[in-house]
Amino acid sequence: MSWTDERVETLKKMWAEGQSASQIAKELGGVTRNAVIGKVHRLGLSNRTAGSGKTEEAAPEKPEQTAKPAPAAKAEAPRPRPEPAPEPRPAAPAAAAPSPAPSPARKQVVPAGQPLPPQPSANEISPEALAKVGEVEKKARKLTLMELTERTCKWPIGDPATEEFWFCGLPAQQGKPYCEAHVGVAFQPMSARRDRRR
DNA sequence: CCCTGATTCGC
DNA sequence: GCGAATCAGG
Repeated sequence: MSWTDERVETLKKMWAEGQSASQIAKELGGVTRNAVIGKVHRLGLSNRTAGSGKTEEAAPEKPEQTAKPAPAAKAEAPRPRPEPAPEPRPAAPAAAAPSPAPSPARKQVVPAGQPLPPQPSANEISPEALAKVGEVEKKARKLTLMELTERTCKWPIGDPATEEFWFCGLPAQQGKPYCEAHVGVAFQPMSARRDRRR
């Protein structure tokens, strides 16, 4: 892969948006985050005011403007960085937070039993897989939404409306959002579903 | 351990 | 110019 104008543009755009080098690399494909960072530097658009940088000198920026009163500044973008650029998408089957309940007399904290994500009720899933899940969920790391990463299982466990809710959090399978056990019940090959009535 | 960006340096 | 290896911080 090479840095075509298009790819460079995507790079610039994403970098400006505060995306991390690794995210940009994944988006572009065919390059590593190192490549992205290297390019970013070569392009001269380095420092952003975000995330985890490293040794950050308190901006030793102090160009002596002795001989240059700086003419009328033009369209040169001063590299605005107001927002910390929040995560584009936490990527998680997060249970939508119910509204603050308008009615005070609402006893029912949960709108109506329904959000309960996947939880394929012992249905068309292979018994073995279900058994596995049952065991695994006892070992769940019980992560909160914010603690999830791309390598943690995002399978929701429990009722989102109660404190009894967390995410599996075990090591997720490469490229999958869930751990092995949950992948087992989440991704049923259509072929397997077919004549599962066996 | 996971992640982040920064730098170096052979190609 | 490129980017893997390495470094350094969170």
